[in-house]
Amino acid sequence: MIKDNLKKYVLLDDCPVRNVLDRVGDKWSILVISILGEGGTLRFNELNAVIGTISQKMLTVTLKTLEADGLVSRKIYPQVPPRVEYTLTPLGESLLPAMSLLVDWAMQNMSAIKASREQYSGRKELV
Amino acid sequence: MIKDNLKKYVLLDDCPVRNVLDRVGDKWSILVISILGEGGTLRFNELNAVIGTISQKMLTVTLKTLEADGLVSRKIYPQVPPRVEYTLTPLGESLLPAMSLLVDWAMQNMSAIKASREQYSGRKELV
DNA sequence: CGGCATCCCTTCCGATACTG
DNA sequence: CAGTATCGGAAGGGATGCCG
Repeated sequence: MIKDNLKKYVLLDDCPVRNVLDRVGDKWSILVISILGEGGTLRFNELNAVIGTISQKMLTVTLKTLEADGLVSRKIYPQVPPRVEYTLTPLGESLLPAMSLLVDWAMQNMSAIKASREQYSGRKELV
Repeated sequence: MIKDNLKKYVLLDDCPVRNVLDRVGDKWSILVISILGEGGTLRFNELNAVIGTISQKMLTVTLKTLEADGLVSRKIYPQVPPRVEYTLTPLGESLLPAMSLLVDWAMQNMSAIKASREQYSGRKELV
């Protein structure tokens, strides 16, 4: 059932599935969306501090992309020094359930996957 | 709720969430898993033909990775010319529901995302 | 038929330095 | 504080050619 729909869309130049999954697949989007999903509204440096290991550049790029996609909204307070707050839009929030399911699956099956990888790499070394 | 768990795992060196999401996020894995999810068992060149636009190299790499992760099983028939069949493992099948949810979300919200992107890029051109 | 090896171009992403 | 700009290494991925 999925296949035909999926193939039809995935192979398009502006494939929606791929477009979305590009966000899911990149290094920081899921983490940012999840943090905003729980934290509500956060400032740039709060996000930076919570994540801890992200570079300023990638946080900027990630947020800009999510904003362009309409998943995150950006509010600027015209102060000096500036204050910028980020929040999930309703569209962004609607993505949370699907993401959670995937994250849960990942955490539940990580040990099986890890074991499989070790077995697989072990196979090679025996040759 | 997600945040702490997610942060704890996502920032590890061998983060399980990222490891799994790397499969979901790469260019072909979702398509291959979905096709096998519907098609049952397929040969290498059948997959190649169904997808149509994938390079042989990437199909090989994708299948090898999925096999290493234990999501896809590979069966070789010792013939000449060789016959190799691919099937989802139970672990691979258990990923289908989460993937479907994400794919459904993508297809339902693609127009909203596209519209948002156009509006966002329009903003810049006006500056 | 079902790969693997190589080349090469593009994109990702971190580090660093600078700005309103 | 919240960015922008630039550089360079690393990874992704297509095209091609060879092989059991």
